[in-house]
Amino acid sequence: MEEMDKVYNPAFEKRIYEKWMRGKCFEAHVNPEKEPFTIMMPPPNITGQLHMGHAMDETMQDILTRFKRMNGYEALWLPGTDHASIATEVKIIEKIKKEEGLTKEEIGRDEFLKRAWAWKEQYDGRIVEQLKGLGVSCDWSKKAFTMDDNLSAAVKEAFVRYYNKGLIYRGSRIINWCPECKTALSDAEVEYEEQQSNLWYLRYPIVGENDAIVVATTRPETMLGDTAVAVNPKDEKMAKYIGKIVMLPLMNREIPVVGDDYCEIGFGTGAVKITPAHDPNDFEVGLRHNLPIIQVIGEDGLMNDNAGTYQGLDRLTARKRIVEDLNALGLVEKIQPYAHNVGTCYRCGETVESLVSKQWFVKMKPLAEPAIKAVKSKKTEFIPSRFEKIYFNWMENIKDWCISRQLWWGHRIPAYYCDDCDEMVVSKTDVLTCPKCGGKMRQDEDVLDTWFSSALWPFSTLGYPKKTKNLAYFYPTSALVTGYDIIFFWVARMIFSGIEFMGEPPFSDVLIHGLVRDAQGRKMSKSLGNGIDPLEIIDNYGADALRFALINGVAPGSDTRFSKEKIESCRNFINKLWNASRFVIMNIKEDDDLSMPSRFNGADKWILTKLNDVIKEVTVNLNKYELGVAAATLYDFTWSEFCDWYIEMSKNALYSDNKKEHEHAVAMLVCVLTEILKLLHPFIPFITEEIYSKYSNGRILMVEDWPVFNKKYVFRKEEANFEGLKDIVVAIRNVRNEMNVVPSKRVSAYSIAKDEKFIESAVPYLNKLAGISDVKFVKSKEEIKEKTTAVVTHDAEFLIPLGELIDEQKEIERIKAEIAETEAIIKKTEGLLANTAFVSKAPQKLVDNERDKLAKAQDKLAKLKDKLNAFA
RNA sequence: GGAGGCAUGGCUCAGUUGGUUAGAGCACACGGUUCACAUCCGUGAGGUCGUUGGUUCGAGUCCAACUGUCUCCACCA
Repeated sequence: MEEMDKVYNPAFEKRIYEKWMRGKCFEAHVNPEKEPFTIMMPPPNITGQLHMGHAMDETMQDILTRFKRMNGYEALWLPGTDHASIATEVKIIEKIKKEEGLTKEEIGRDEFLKRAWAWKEQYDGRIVEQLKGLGVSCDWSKKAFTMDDNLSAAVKEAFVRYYNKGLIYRGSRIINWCPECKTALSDAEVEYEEQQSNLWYLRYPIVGENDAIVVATTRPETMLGDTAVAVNPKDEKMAKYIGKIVMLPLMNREIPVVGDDYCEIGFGTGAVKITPAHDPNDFEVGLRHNLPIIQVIGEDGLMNDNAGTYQGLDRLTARKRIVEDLNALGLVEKIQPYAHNVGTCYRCGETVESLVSKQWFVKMKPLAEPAIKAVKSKKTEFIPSRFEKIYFNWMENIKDWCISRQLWWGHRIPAYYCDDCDEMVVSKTDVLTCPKCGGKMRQDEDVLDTWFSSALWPFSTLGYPKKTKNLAYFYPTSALVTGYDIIFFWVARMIFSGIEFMGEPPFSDVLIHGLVRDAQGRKMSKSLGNGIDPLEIIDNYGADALRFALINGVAPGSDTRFSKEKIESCRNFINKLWNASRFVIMNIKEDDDLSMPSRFNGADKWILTKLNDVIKEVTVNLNKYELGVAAATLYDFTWSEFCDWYIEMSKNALYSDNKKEHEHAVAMLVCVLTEILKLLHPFIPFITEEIYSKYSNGRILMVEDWPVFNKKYVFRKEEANFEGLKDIVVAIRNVRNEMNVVPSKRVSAYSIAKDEKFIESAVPYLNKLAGISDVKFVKSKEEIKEKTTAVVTHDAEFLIPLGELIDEQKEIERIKAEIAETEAIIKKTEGLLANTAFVSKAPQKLVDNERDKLAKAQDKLAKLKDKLNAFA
């Protein structure tokens, strides 16, 4: 057999990945014989590199894909990347500025796009390499990019279909505008942060009266664009002002006082200034009262030519100047410190401006309805289910989706305008001449929101709008795995898009996971500098250790912390597996028959029973998406049962000169190990594949069949016997430790046992595991002359001579403590059984258990008391 | 303002439909040079499961309120 290093070293990971690639193990094909299992990888942005969140996300998908593949599904995990319109454009602009000292306008659209595609080539490739390092088993032959030709065709198809159904429209609406990125943003792209500011109370004089209305505002600079003041008509104190005219200070413009419910009674002064051009709520009020819209802040964030003498000032300077000027006029009533939330751009952080602009929108209500129904009817299920509430909350309160962006990197809007007449055509193909007047047509300058294309991901990647075989076979997909942070951006939009264009929701299960935080529980972020680079972890500990650390013991949907301690303990587990395997493999002799034996000894029956239970538990939990439980189960079984007990129990036979005995032991070890490797493979694919290659004669583990629970290998009686044996061994070790008996010293013991035959068969194990060299059976304690210490179980009593090493006092205390413990159990159990309600209402099995427990405890107590008396 | 999560030994977390003495990893104490592994082996100490009340024969688990904490949504000037 091949030599294995004494310490686990993940250097083989690259080699294993290449082996899988060479074997085309990841590729999935239309196969009517098999049921498909499909996962679409959430496409990473080409802006950067893989972070811990990706590592967790990809690991979970890989586990599911490998598990299903081994279970006989045609498993497709389709990878890809996202052009990430605004995020990438921001980065490219930065790069051009730094390297060439130019703005994007200076180099022009065509040159800019050339640089963008060069960026894509570089970063896309880098991400693919990083994904491979994680061990992802996705089908690279189907890799997609949101701006590939066929995915772009899907975008055009979707746009035109929406438009023709009246679900896309172009209109002037108030939108979120980023003055830094100089583009519109959807509501989802605005992040709010609390800022300390002031509430300014401004006096607006009433025309023809010696009175004024006081309004409160957080944004004095927008007053230049006020076109009304609103009061609540139900407000007894304020209603009298409705219909009056106030003089807008500084601008000397007369504006009306209107009555509108929007103005809340009791808040502020009871009157609110209305700036339809720069506030979404004011915009609505403006529509209701037919107010003019006066834009005073331009798309560059500067005051525009409607702002009079303030033109050209930035927003904050204008604010300062306006307050000063109003103050000079005696029109500032008071200034009150005030904390409020300010919208910022999710990409650049700049304060977002609300302004009125002509943009493209998707009408959401008709799309949201069936999307809500799909989840309500469980056609699509969220795991954990509580995330459904978040989804419903958003879907039910949804507003129209602003999809146009004033950017260059992305899918250009397929709308064409005539230079000569006002004709507009929306078309999948380029339109050069106007169908109406024959004039020259020019395409809309804007691109689509990046999420418009990712919303189509589950089917655009399979060939849509073409009716491909892949699409028919693999759609709808099985599961979507992603973080809760993009439920709105992406998951919700995929659901309504899938229903709209494919007629059914894009996936049946949405597995939501949490965030990976740092060791102190903080979100990993660039500004804090607390991010942990998964690539560095892979270099130092291996991808398997990283994967296990991100999954083991993590409950679905909850955040997890990543720490050095965690990754080390996982690496140690992998090292344990490595060494256990190494031990088994180095004991294989040239001509050993490694096939599964047909007859089993007690220890074999015990481990096979345990193994079958583990197979069942792991399979059930993986099917329930309880990856953390499944991983923990395997960790425990591998280390605490297989390594700690079964391997140790096998050693005598393994080293035996008797060929048959040795061969039996080694074959059993190999068979159990192989099952363990298969079960662990989805979690830690590299090391399991590497170990398997040492003895599998060229077979590849990742395409082997998943282990199945088989009751042929379940032996409950032997299982119970060996669990009892383990208890005895632990108890003996305990006594030896407490009595300070040198552990390596072999001692012979006496035993008074109910089942002498079983104890007799257990002697070799007691020898190996507890240092008991031999056991003499006696009928009563009187036969023993030496001083002994006792291990008492209900089936047997072991009396271990301790010679001069015994500390009598300590032994008495130990027995007393054990008596107290046993008495407590008896008391509690007796109380329970005396409760007639319990006995009559609890399941019979439970009551029997309690009775059995009581009998055993009483039996044990008698022996302990006996033993104590012997010291008296 | 609305919604949701979390609260379990020193730390980080498991705990499936309510049912033996509530588990693990790390840290800690003690003991180990047995030919797989010190990235190890053995043993141990450490928890009134946030508080109060309720449902139940039985509650860490279900219900209610409260306290603390985190997150999401909305954004009222």
